[in-house]
Amino acid sequence: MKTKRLGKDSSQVVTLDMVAKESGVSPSTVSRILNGTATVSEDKKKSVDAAIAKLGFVPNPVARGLAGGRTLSIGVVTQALDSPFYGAALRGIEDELDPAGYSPLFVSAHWNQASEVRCIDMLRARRVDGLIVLNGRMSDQSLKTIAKTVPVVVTGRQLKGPGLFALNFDNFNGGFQATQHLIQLGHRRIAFISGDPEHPDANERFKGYVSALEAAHIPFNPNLVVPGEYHEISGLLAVDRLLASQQQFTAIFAANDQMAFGAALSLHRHSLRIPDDVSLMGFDDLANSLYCVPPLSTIHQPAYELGRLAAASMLQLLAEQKPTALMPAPVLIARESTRRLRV
Amino acid sequence: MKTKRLGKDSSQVVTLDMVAKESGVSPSTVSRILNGTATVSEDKKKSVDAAIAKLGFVPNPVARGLAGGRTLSIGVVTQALDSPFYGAALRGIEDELDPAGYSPLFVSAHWNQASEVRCIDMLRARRVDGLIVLNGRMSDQSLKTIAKTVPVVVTGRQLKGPGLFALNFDNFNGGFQATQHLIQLGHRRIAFISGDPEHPDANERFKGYVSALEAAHIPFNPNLVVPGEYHEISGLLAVDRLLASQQQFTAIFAANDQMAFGAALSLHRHSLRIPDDVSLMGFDDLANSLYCVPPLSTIHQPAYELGRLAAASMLQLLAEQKPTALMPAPVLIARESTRRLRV
DNA sequence: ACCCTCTATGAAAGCGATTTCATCTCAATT
DNA sequence: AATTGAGATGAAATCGCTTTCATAGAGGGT
Repeated sequence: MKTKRLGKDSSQVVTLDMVAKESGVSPSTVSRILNGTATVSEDKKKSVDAAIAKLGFVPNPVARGLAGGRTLSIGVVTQALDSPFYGAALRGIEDELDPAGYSPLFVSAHWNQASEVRCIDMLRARRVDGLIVLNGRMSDQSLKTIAKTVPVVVTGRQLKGPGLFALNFDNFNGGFQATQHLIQLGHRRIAFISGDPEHPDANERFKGYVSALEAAHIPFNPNLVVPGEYHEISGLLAVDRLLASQQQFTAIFAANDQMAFGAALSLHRHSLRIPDDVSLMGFDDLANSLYCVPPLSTIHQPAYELGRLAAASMLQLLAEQKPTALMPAPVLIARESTRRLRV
Repeated sequence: MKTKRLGKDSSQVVTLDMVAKESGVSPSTVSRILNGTATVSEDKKKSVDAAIAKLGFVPNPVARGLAGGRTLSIGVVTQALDSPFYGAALRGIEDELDPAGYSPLFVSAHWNQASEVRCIDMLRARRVDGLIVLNGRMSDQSLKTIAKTVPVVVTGRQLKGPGLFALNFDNFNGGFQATQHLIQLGHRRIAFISGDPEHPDANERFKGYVSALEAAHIPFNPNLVVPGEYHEISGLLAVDRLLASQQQFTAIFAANDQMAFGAALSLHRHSLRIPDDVSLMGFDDLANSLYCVPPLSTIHQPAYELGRLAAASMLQLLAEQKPTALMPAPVLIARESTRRLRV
């Protein structure tokens, strides 16, 4: 085990004290200039700036974190780092945080409540300045409690409280629009592949589906609803089951794009063409949805925007401002997987 | 701006000193027990452990980082957080690092050299204990220099040096296998959609393609090679161009899956069926490739494994061991987008 | 018994900033 | 002219932990 303190390279590391010496002022003054915490005379500022430039000084965030209590890092709890949906959101967060000098600390909780708690504990132990929770499984109450000690932005639910801001996407409306789209194309036997019932958003989408049927006076047929789990394979299996059940249908609405992909494959395997034999509708508008065959009609969910908005709101929270961001409304994207029902 | 030092909640925060008091030993001893840096008598250890449990003490990584020079965080430079390929790799890194108590710090460089340098500077400023660079654009020399101050694991190139370990995937062989597969199916007019020539891996795949043709005594036809940029749209445009050029071909090998998806869409738009009219081969084996229509034949690149191996090697480097990990060889995955050429 | 080498332990000095507190200066008020 | 107050600055404490350094016992050999 090598000694740390000698540091063959630590000779290179410039500290605030060295800057202070170089410019002939006290460390306090350098710190004040760095942080703008107090007014400093113009000439001192100039000489300090010069020293900083000359020595190439970069403040040590670790020391800053310890002394100032601010680490300039934001914990981001996601459910799956490699999900296409979250990927876009994370990019949005990164893009927004970076110019502000904050770094995101991503962890994935794998849709698991216990693991989510562990992640959050870890992030708090690392003294993150804020917490962004993407579609967590935690109770509202726990979040509120956490928000007492560190600002929290959460997506996928409605929630208010001090130091807490929620961004919610109107999944109900999205589900409604998707179904309505199919209805307007003349479909009446519309199957629904539901998402994991533990996701509130999956339920909302389902409610939107039911509500749109009602609005069109189409009787709801529970046999046309098959459970899925938001993954491709579950979409595939759902359609297999649906076909095996001999239920008649002319369109499928999958509660997310990933399941729609699986559904498409199952239809393909059964020699059913999209959209000629069956119209297929997804939800999310993943990057791929544009490039599958045929391109998928879906509800656009602005994942990247969501990330940016969440991060921007966090920045506002940190600046003690009241975030005002609002999620964009769901937008229907009609591509080629849906078509008018042949008469 | 609120004061940090009072901390309405800091009353809750348990420090090492409190543990020391509670168990009647000195802070040094607690630290030694925590880190296993020295032998401590059994009974003291016991009473300290009890105190830790009782108070619910969690060491502050920020303070640790400052005092010990170890932050227990690993900087990971990726090119695009939301790329399906990198997503899987990041998950692998996270899964491997987590049990060891290390946290990854992900940043994306967007395939841009300047931004990559910025990212690395930022990570080093944050005093990461190690650096994993996924397919960077930096010069080998810069990496070697960086490796002098902090251990580095890099993927996508061959490189050796103190504190430096490289994991390289055999892209040449992958390209060779892919092409060979098509040749074995009877194809002789095989188009190639190349990747960004700035990616060394794209070039290797191309070389593999050329080499496989040679091995089968099929003359290389430059008109069958169209440039792409690793994105879906570039694959689509490439096929558009290929078709417009009137070149005859019965199979396409795209240098990555994303371009293959675009290619598939273009073929679909031109009413060409896969694999009946054209066989299509990708590279990477993204999660989606299994669920596109038809499922894509491709070369499996173990992104998740890559992440795990990179992280494991980093851990070894940190433990002053010599990493020995080796990338698995490319494996051909024959699905339904390729078939024997009809005679 | 005596001296010497280990081993376990505590006291104290950092790590590199921030922040409080105390000064000092200088202009404004009465 | 004397008092007060505001603004600029430095000294020193602090953040929570690690590590060096010094010391007190505990064995071990002769």
